[in-house]
Amino acid sequence: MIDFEKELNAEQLDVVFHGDGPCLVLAGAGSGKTRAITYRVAYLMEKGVNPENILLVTFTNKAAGEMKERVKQITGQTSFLPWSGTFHHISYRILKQYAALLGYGNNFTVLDSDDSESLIKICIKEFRPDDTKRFPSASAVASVISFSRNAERPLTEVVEERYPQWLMFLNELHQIATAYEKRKKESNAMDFDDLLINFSILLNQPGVGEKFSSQFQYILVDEYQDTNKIQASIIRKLSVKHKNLLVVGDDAQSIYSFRAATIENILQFEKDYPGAKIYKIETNYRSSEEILLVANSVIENNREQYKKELKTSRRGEKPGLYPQIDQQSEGQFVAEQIEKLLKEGVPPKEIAVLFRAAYHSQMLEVELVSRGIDYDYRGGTRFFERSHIKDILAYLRILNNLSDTAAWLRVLMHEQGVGPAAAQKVIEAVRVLHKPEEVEPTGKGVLSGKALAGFENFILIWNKLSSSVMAPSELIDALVNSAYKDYLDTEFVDSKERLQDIKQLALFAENYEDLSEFLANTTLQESFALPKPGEKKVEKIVLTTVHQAKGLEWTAVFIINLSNGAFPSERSAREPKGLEEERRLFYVAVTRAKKHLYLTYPMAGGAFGDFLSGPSRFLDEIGTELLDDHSLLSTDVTVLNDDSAGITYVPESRPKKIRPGSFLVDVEDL
DNA sequence: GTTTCGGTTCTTTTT
DNA sequence: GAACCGAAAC
Repeated sequence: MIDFEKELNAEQLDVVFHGDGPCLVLAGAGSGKTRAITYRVAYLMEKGVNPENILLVTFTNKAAGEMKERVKQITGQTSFLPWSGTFHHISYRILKQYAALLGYGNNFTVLDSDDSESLIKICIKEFRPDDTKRFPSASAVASVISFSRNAERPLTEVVEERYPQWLMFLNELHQIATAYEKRKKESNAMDFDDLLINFSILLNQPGVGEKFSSQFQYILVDEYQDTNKIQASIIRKLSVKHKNLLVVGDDAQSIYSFRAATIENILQFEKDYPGAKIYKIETNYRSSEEILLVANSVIENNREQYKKELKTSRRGEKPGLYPQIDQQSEGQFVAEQIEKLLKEGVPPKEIAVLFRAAYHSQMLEVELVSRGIDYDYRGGTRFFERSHIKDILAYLRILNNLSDTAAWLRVLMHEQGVGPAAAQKVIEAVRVLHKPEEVEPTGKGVLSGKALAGFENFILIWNKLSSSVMAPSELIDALVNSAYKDYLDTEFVDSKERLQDIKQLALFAENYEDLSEFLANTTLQESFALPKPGEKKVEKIVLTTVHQAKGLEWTAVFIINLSNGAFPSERSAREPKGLEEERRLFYVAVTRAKKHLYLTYPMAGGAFGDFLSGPSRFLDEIGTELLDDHSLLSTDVTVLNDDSAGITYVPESRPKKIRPGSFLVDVEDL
């Protein structure tokens, strides 16, 4: 028997013991919402609900894994939750079973954003007007199309609102969007958005919707503030029968509006689910009061927000504000402080450095490496997105799905003598094929000269891979021993590391028999952590983007590069409601800290240029009495800006709320 | 018509 | 570092 009363507070207990019917849980940062959800699941299982009948939707697969682990510990049972994961993951699993109903083969490819862009690029070539110089880039076009689909709003509307500068290309954008849909379908491929949309469509099919809404007696959704319209409608369809839906969210932590997430889903919950019960869990178990005061004082500047104040009984030290001369000295400072914390006995895994964008960490990384401090990096190019990993996967993808245009393009362009034109010819000829042995004659038929020679090189590898049936890991091994290894050796100085990565991939692949499932999981798995062979799992400090820090906590947190243009990001701040989202992002960052919080920014030197952008406006929003301000300590320093500007800046004892550097550029002026 | 190469530019956030 | 562009080379 689980002693719930002992493990949970009154607010959490109400949620765990909630009877049947829909409910919305508003949970502040650090309030133990994960705890509440996991105990709720444990409670349901103790009550005799079959785990098969519980659907647990989380924001990342990692979160799902952690929750499963905790439920296991609490219940002491070995039975796991078969239906837990991200929306995309669950959608994939079910779509694979029913692919034929929607006109797909069940070996369909899941395209990641890179793949989507390469298909869109082809479509842009087809439809962009010849006489225009500046047409939106493939990634930009991809994001408009994606946003419109996720928000369930017409393309025209999205362009008008978010990208008015492209209104002149509206016709072309429509044509490109249509062509892109067609290409995906012909490639037997779905992008991330298709997974959601097709799942939603699938649930309209009488038999299917019925089956799953019957099966899922209890549905729990975490991070509900970051769901979009389609995700909400999927949940609505799945919960229609039993209506035992529990969603958990915090409107103050909504940071994915660029992916069309909308807090409307939270605001309208009572309307969508009449009779829904609302619970609030507000007691913070994570941070000291001093840290929460900083978080509260910034977030209260947002207009679109429920008024709410996080409360705690913990006392600690004031967060410190540490302006540094430039990015290099910022890196040095942070590294020094980390060394100090480590010396004081803070475990490495309890220390994290947070930043707005992946590339902001470069200077710090240099510094950490030179001091021999090991770190775990989260952000930027993920493992499965590294170019050599994608190369290897592309061969496997073709084997799995001969019409996978994006994979063909990648593989063919690697060969000497084959450029975009020749690749296109092969792709057109090959995509109607069904047997691997037809590839060679068909491809040769459309090529000549150098392109043909290049294609023959590809065929050498191809025949090796397709001659016998191999497991995913064997296929990867075969590739490592092929010409690809030579390619790595000649092209890259770090070919050894790249080869190591590929061996890692092979190791990961050993968990899979089914090729298409393996491939889908490489796309849907946002991260995976295998200790390197022979390497013991060491605890390391963490470097991460704020987005990836969501849901996590550390004893000591550094937020770096807090200058205008960097955080808030200049681009975001220009978007409608962008600044408010940046503020929520800052709020998320601050509330990750349990005891120690360090806020730093470089006074000079932006990411690329050498301008003084000034401290983040969010720093000015913090009451001066709330921070341990170290600005004055550096007044003896003279900062020389770049020569062309000819500005010499001498910090003086600063007036209230204005910090060194803040006189120059404001985000709104950029 | 195609491919390759060298120089330049620009980096948000993620399933 | 990788994506883009223009010009040279095939």
